[in-house]
Amino acid sequence: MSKNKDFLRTIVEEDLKSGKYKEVVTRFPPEPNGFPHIGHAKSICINFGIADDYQGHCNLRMDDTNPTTEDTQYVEALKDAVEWLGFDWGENVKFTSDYFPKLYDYAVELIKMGEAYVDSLSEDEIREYRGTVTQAGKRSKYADRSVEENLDLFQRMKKGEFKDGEHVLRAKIDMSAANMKMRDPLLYRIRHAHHFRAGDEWAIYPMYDFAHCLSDYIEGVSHSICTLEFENNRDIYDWVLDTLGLKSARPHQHEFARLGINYTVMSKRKLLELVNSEKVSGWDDPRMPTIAGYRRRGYTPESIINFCDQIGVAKANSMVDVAQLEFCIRDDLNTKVPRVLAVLDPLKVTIQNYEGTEEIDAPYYPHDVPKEGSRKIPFSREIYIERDDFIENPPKDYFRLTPDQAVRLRHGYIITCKEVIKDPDGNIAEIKAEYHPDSKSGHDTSGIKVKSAIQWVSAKEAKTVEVRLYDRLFKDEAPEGLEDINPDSLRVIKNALIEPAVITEKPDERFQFERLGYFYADPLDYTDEKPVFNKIVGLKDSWAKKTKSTQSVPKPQVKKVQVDGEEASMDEVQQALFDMYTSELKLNAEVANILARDEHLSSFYKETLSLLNSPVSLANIVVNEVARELKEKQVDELNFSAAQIAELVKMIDDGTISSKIAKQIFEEMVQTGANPTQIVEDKGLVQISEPSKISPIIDEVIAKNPDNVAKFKAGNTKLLGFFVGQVLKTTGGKANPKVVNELVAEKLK
RNA sequence: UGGGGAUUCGCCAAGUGGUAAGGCACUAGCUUUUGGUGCUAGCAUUCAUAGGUUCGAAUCCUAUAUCCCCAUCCA
Repeated sequence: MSKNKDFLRTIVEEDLKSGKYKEVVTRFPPEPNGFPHIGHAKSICINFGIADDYQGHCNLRMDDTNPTTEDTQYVEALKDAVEWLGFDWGENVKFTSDYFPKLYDYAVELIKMGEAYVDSLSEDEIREYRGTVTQAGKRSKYADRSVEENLDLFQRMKKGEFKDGEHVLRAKIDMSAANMKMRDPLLYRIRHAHHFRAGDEWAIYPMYDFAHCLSDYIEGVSHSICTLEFENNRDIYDWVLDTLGLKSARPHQHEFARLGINYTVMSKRKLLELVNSEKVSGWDDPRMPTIAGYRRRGYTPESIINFCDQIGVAKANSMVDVAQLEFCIRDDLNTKVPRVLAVLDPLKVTIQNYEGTEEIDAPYYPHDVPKEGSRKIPFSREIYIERDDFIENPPKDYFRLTPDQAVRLRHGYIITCKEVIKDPDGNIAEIKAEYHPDSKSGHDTSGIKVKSAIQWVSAKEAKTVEVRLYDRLFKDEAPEGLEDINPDSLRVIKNALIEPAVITEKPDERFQFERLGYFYADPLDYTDEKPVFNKIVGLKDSWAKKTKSTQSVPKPQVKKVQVDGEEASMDEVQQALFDMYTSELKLNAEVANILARDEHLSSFYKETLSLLNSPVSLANIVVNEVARELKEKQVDELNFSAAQIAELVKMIDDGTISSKIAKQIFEEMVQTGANPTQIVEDKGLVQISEPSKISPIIDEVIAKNPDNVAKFKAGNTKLLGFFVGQVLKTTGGKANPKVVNELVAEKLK
């Protein structure tokens, strides 16, 4: 974990190292208005995972500030999910509603500071006054109310003297802010509604932007991690805490990309729609991407956590392939779960030369799973095999039973087809077969070679079970809504057959039905009289893939076309400057272009030019290095002067330093404002150009990396850069790169 | 359209001036009494595009393109 950590952990580590926080405190802050889904699992893994990794703590906090949508059934679901995933939130679950009194006090404080006011505009007016993304808004006439009036009004709002919507409390920030969120955001609204925890005590409820940052602060949260859509809210987050003067180790917000998985939907609204429209059986329908759904389906917490680890954390919107999740559950179950024989679509086989019965001893686990355990499988004259496992006219590469091809009954004997019995419609009704007595698994002396072993059950002893075959809920890779539902997402097989030990011995609740997939005894509907198994996931099936791929047409991969826009044209002054740069000073067009278009840059350049007559070198450093600093700062805020830049360039020009060192010195100048010559002197950064000094270092590097020398000699010329880099590194960047390049190339010839 | 983010293989994702990690998917071969598993090998001369700086650029500079978020009294 020390290597390749995600950007959040990098931030946490830096903050810990710098002493910004003594301890890491995170929180998982869901709103209890829906069941948690696998996207929440990602957030849970991040927040609790980071806390675990750095010996900190993670709170589970219900963000229950909207009484009209929230409910206690959802807080139970949330707790279940976190617990099931194996995380510990400590003593108590936290609730934002517990902080309502404190939050109220903070609001009063803000009013007293003149930073918040009671607005009495209607909802529509507020929207109108807010302006648009391109137009500034205008402030409400109520914004001028006195502190006393605001205090009085706010207190009466709290007491319930006004109707819903009559007044709101707003922060007084900036109605023309480019960030729409900062246009006097609402802090409190009146809601005469029953809160599932706070009851009827409050007539006003805080808004997310006010409650969240303060709740984090109250709980001593250090890193407030949320999803990308809250990036714009960060300004309010900081404003509230800063304005209230909440300084000591106050929390900071960091955003990551939420999880998207193809062939599924993740928004609470769409999930609720699925439940309400009864397209699924409930929040825990095994096809749902809810944690309850995966759990009911048979997924393990380990597999979900592993999935969250594998997909990583970053800031780019992404859509993870559902195959990645399926891999995780297969991978987990492979080493854990007993293998048993089941037949979903039975075809009767009568073994004509077999009399009586016997019990075959068979291990539950294959040779590559180091677990103990076995059961007896009854064998008799009448058995069932999978309908798929016999074909009269097989395609090439078909390994199973055919009129001419024998097959092994898994753990049992090899059988040969003797006769195919058909019903009046021409469907295969039964196979008459013969077994080879000397071919029993483990004691095979028959010498018969078969290409595969198939699952089977004994007709008399097999148990009938219900099997629910689940497939992806949506047929579309990026489903919009209910219209994209996969009509075959659930297939119920009422009369599947299974070997008796599964039912009588119950060795586990999850199984691999050999050659079919992983299955889970449904935790709700399973009874001894009527066992029910859910399909968790199929096995990888390269045969099915092969047969399918011959039919499906490869979809054309459309390469995206790059559209190139045009650069805005220059005005007259810029054009004149550009011409002067290119013709008189011999700057290249690109550099001249950048300089001419930027007034600050060109004037800075002019100043340096008056001190040193080296137009090209100066232009390069101004355009490529100084420009970066000037992006965020004004000229007078800069730590360095034009004269110092001229000084720096002079040293490059006369060969005192290399341009690599120049960049290093420039960084130093940006930080400390020190003089370049002084830096060179202090750190002894004078360039080393004598081959006699460089040569031994190269020899050393070459001696240390025999592998790479061989690779280079084999034709990997990219490695030249590697050697040059190594030499430069050992000299602290001081070696003249040109000389090093030549020398290395020569030595490696 | 203003502001804020993002862009590295089919899908995720490391990398922050010196050899383009890893996982999934895919393709071969070996192993196998599961067409499973395991093992081995192959999968980016190139990092959205075009220029520039540099001995050397995914990384620094400039411009352009594309996608996502923001105008709920939701969170």
